[in-house]
Amino acid sequence: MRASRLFLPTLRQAPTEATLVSHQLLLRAGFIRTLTAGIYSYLPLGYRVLQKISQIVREEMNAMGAQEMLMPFVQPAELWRETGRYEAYGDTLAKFKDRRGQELCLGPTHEEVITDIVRQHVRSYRDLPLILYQIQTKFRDEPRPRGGLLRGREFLMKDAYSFDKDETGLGQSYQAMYQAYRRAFKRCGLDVLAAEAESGEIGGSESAEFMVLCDSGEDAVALCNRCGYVANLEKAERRAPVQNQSVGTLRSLERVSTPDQRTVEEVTKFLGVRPDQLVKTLVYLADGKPIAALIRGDTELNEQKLRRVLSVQSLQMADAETIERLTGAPVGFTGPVGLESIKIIADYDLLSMSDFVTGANERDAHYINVNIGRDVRVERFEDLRWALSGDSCPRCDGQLELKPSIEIGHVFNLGTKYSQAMHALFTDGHGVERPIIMGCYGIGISRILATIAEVSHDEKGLIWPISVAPYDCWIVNLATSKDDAIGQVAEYLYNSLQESGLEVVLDDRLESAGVKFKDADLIGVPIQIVIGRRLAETGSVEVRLRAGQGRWEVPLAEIAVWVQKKREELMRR
RNA sequence: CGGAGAGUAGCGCAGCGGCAGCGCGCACGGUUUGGGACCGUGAGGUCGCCGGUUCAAAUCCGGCCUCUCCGACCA
Repeated sequence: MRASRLFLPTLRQAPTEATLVSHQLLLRAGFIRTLTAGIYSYLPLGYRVLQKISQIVREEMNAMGAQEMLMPFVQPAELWRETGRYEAYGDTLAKFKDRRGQELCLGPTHEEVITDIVRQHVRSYRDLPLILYQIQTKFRDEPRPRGGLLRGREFLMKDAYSFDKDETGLGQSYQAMYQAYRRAFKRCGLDVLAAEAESGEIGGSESAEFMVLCDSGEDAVALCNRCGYVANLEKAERRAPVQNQSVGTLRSLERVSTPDQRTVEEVTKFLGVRPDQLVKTLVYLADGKPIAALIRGDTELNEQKLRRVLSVQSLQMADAETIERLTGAPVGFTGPVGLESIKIIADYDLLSMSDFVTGANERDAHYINVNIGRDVRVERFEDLRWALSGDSCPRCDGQLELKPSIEIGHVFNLGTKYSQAMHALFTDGHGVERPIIMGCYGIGISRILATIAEVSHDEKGLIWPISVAPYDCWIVNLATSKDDAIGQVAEYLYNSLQESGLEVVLDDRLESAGVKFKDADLIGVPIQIVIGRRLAETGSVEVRLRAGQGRWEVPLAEIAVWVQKKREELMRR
């Protein structure tokens, strides 16, 4: 492709709306354009990258036996009502009606559609296992799209679904997919961590999120500094502490007046203590039964953890009325002292706390110098709060560190949630009808594009790994005219590189040298060839790698072979 | 949805009751060509939209729309 004909609207200054580097650079380099919030067009360069990423993912999916198909973007509400998600998905599901009044929605994911297809045609265990996938646009009307392509409302995703007759089969499908993901991300040039994750509503099974460490990431992973433990923030566990018995002299329990002081901030400020000297008492209804959870004042309770610890289906915070009825005091003054009627579970942190502050179960009053055992009867100590940097690793004696990251893929077991709701049944070898066991596997294709831009750039612009780069090679032709000697060499070089199978751009624009260099660096094609006055001086052209490692003077006669070899080398990294 | 900010030329911005501006980009002519060159000429506007106040509104007032940031949310 000639740069003079390429649709390449580069920008010297990024639009103010873009705050993330990836967003700014993709806009500036002419890869994408904004249509409206969270919705983008891919211009020729951006689309080439998208296709490269798609192709890598496609090859890895096909290699592990998954079959590609394409499902509709528009789906009937009817199907979503079968699983109850038409309402459960909330406003994130974009709904509309057609001219006849039929209710439709834009697909945010495709479990319902795929399950509908499979239930119609899969009847026997002989038809299983089956893995189907598609690469398709999704739409989720997020309450607040942000970060450019990193979190759009419309995005390109690879979603795969596995169908198995038993848990063993599911485990095999899951493992095969897990390995395929590792290979695909590596080929895209990304360093990826597989983080343990919550497995959704149907518990007991595995789930992993594939994360790229990145400061601008919206998610976070907990990493152990000793062993290989990696978990997403929601899942990250802590090791049970050794109980701290050697507590010194305890001060005596005292009730203090705290008029109108309800929040941790208000109470600690009023009493002149730190938030970590206060214990929050949170009252929940677990499958309808009240329970009190105790956590340190400066930490947050993780409801998933509490739910797992209690082994309950539903968990919700008790409303103000219930709290008042159970504790005898309004919200803000709840405490564990004398709370005999409710089961009390405490976070591990409480084991090492003494003489702390709690509510007094009485309006406008708190206790100080509260102590476990003497004043509070705790049934169990558990890991209840969100992990923090410095927490102990659950697998070894190392420490966890929280790091921001971007989720680019997720593999998890669906179990029989959809097959049961939608009657996707098969007959097993004993003639018994069973729901098909499903798995679901997603990769954010457009998010990978943005992630690579986010983690692979410098002050000059983008730096593409050659496996996903829009082109292999960018020729910076400094000739002023096509007709002079240098211009003719550039034409010759352009043709011979193309003939050897390389994807190459010749910058033949009548721009100054500075503009051509700046654009080449901004766009970030990995191999740059400069044809200028040195050609006349030495008979060779200059080759550079955009990533910065190395510069070579290569004789004209050897250049095509040389670039081929360099491309192979870069591809292997 | 709560809080904050913004909307003026393709991009970045100034102007804040009285002629619609600047830098970059764009077009044309000329001089340039190893890191966003220079000179000259020119084109380009529903000042987000609707209404109000005023002799006069980009500017003041009201409503709406859109975008961004922080938070809530994110199978």
